[in-house]
Amino acid sequence: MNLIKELRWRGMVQDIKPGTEEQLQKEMATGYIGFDPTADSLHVGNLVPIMLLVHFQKAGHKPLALVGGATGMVGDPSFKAEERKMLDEETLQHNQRCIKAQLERFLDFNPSRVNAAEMVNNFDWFKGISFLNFIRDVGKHITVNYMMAKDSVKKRLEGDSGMSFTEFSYQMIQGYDFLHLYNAKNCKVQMGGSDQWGNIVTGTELVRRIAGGEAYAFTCPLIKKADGTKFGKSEKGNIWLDPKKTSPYEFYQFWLNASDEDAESYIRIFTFLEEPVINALIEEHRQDPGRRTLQKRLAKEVTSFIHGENEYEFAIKTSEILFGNASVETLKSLTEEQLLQVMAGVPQFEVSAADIAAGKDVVTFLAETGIFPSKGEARKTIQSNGVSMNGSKVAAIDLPINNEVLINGKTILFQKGKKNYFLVRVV
RNA sequence: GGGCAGGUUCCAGAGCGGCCAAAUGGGGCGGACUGUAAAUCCGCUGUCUUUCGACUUCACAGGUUCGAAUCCUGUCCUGCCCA
Repeated sequence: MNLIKELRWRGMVQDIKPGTEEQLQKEMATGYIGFDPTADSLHVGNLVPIMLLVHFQKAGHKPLALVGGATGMVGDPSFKAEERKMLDEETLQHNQRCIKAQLERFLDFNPSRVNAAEMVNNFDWFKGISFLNFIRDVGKHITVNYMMAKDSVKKRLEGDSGMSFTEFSYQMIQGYDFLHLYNAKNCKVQMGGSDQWGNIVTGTELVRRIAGGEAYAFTCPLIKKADGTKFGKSEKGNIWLDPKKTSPYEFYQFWLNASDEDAESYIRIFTFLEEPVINALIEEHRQDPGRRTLQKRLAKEVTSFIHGENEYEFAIKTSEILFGNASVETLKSLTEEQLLQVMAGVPQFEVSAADIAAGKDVVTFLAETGIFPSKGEARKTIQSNGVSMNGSKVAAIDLPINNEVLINGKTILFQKGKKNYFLVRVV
């Protein structure tokens, strides 16, 4: 299997160092991608590098996932407008552990495989290097002129917020990772998003100049949405891979809501479906885009891959109930257990039986439960016809919430706009 | 260290003694349309209050004034230029 060829038709190759394809055909290679420990979970934005590693391993190569314990302490300035806030060491360590646990689910780490995946943390080799040694042994080999010529750096130099020395050093730190892995693990390939190209090339330079070796690299284009907005965000913020942060239902919905144009590229990038299958799907979708065959399949594949079949099934069920023509009656027909199971992906709020019995107006109720951040916002949304309770619009801001509105005496289903559901449970 | 320009509500960016909770654009949220799309159009977008209105906000701390985001003093931070 020709990895590069495979990735090319999927639209996953942006920049590539000459010779990379040949090298990958020649023998089993070790390659790596770095992950930033900026949060305690990976999000869909990290899915591309994950897919790259999975493809890499499928093609018979050995993938390394590098968690940037050291680089995370510095912060990558590439194409960012401003320096990001530093995380303390404790948070970083926590994040690293979480990310490691997540990656282990997607790659095969079984040591009996010749090309078993491995996890490395650059903090392990940076912690023993002194600043003086670093600038002497590594810094010597790269000129500032070279570093400043990078687009990623230029942007910041031209901008009006400046760039600290810390950030400027980043590419050296990352470049050194490559050199280290080249020496320690015979790692010859680095992959990443195209915004990493500059940093990656610094690495191959260091390998060439210091180790006298040849290193290879390629990058994947950054995922952009057709409307130009940032990929990986929804109303609620980032779409995380951790089901506790983004429920499988919300995760499923994220993919289902992809635009027609985006779905065509996403299905190639985020699924492992074969080319003919994908072409057929795209063709089918174009015939009747309203049916959203592509989005449905995309959502199915990705949700199952990340969360498993079962969670996917529940996500489907939840979606059908919420967006199908389910009425209060359907909801009432469910037992409490069924309801909770189906609604598992919907944000839930609790309220005491006493509070309900006492009765409150909707506005106060929505603000107190936390569904809305303030009374003012709850009121405004209701007044602009944006809130539904148990499937029908809330018409008045003084609508009383009491025992009478409960479904089966236990729950209330609120809806903000069309897509945002909230389940209130009486406890 | 010196000179200059700045720090405004989520972001960009107006305002430069009262008409300022603060223009405009972007973003966000809601509505109509629709395919749980896209495009378009409409409304909202500091907190509390049904309304009137009250309260907190324009880097920070003081001060002048009946009254300050707007003037003065000091502090901190940023950019540019010079050393």
